[in-house]
Amino acid sequence: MAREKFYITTAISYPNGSPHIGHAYELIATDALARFQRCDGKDVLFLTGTDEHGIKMLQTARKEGISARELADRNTPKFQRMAEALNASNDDFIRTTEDRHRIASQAIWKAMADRGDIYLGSYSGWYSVRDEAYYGEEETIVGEDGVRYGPQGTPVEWVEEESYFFKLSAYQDKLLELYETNPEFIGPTERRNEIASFVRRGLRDLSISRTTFDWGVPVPGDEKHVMYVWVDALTNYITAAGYPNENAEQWRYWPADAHIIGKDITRFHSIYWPAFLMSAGIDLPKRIFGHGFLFNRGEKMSKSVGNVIDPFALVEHYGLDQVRYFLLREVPFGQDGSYSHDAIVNRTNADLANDLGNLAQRSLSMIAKNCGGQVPARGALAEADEKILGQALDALETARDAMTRQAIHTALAAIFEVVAESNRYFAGQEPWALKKTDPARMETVLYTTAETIRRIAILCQPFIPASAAKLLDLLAVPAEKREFADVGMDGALESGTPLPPPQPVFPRYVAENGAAEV
RNA sequence: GGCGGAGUAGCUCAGUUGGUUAGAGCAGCGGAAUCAUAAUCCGCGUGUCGGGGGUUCAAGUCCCUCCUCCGCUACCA
Repeated sequence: MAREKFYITTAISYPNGSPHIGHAYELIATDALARFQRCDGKDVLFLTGTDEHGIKMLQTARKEGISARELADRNTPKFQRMAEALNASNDDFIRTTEDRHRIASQAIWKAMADRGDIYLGSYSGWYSVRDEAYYGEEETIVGEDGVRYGPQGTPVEWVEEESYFFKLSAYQDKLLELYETNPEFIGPTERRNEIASFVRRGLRDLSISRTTFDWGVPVPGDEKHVMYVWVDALTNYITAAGYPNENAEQWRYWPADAHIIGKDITRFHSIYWPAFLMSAGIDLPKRIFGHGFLFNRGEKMSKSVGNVIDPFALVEHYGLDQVRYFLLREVPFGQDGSYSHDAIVNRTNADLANDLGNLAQRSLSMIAKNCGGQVPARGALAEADEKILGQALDALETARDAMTRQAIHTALAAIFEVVAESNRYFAGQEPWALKKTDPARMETVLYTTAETIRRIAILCQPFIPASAAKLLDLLAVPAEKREFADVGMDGALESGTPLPPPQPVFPRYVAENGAAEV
């Protein structure tokens, strides 16, 4: 029987600078969503990558005296290294400068042209000769000298150039119908309302080519044009699925189950992208989810303010799974969130070190000392034992439901509620007292605790993969028995299995004397 | 200006279709325990549920209005 497929993507990052915490956040969240489905037995394709074309790449490169290609070649590896540093499980990393992507972009262009949705017209706008770039009216400002300036501070003039247009206006009704008949298409809901009201207001045809620069995918049949960067960028999602070769092995992944993006680019993904796909006769993705932004102590991060967080430094300082856990648990996914040193220390110490880490340590060290370093003997289970084990199983259902809606924080809350309950169970059963009065019962309590930890650790894998793996190693759980299908009694620990010596999994964060906050 | 969202304990937030004394986590205070990473467990919150008005036997939960914040969007100068 073929496994159910699941295709999920991040937005592709624009590598005209170094990766920042926002890139890291999106990648970590998408990774958790991807890993969750993998643990649940699905055949997953998880894609991330870089969007290397466009005028801004050219401008940045020029400033640094190098070519756009050189800039991309220098910066994209930073994003690839970040993915590794974050333990992202992406199956592919696409660069829009790759051949496979040029082929796909030109193919979707031709498909849209064949449909009669592309026509040659002229594009007019505020053009900066110095920047060699067009700007929207809203990006320009009239100075006190009466001259209009672009965002780079250079004078702009009104000019017209030849441009291909996409008949976006023809898709207004179809898009509204899409949002209407498929309310899950855009999430969270607030975003859907905004998009729908924007579309309802009326769509204008979209200029989709440029002739003023050549850093992009050439328009097939008219190579003095390059494609507008969004046509090129959005197409990456089908490039990785093998488009235009619909016989490609990975084409089975399309349509994508979810595009995870920042809320600022919701419009491109929920208006342009489905319109392009409808035009080209390609199935639509099932869901676009716009997450929120991360603020530094409530303040927007910006390079000029100097409060931008470097993801590498953050991971180095607090530990990878601590950072992953904090971001996924603390911030309701879809809403803006705030990052601060105190918040991450409080959250990770309380949940990871004190609750989960200590639960493992206190139970496993008792097992090591009193049960010969083996999984303890499981006697008849008492009601309290059944209850805590059942709760761990229930958490899987809650998490499944939450993850379907990208409610990552809700899933984690459910899992860690079991951790808290396990500590109450352990304290209530007092195995250290049973040691003297009823050793057999003590073993059953320790067994139940270890088994609960096993279930919790399996559920934690998508979020804190390395730490969850350590926990499972401490319980001697075989690598092939770590899927959600193994959470129940069928996969339960077997009494007598030798266990390695217990080791702390989550170090407590202790402020170094005078340590600088990251 | 239009549309949408939000304003609930010190902090972050839950609060179903209106219905018993408004909840959780964190922080704080007190106690217990000692298996454990000074971790854990138990107990402790009279908060004008943004202000005002209204509907109702009953409103955080519906209606009106005002204030503040945020997002999308349209403009004016």
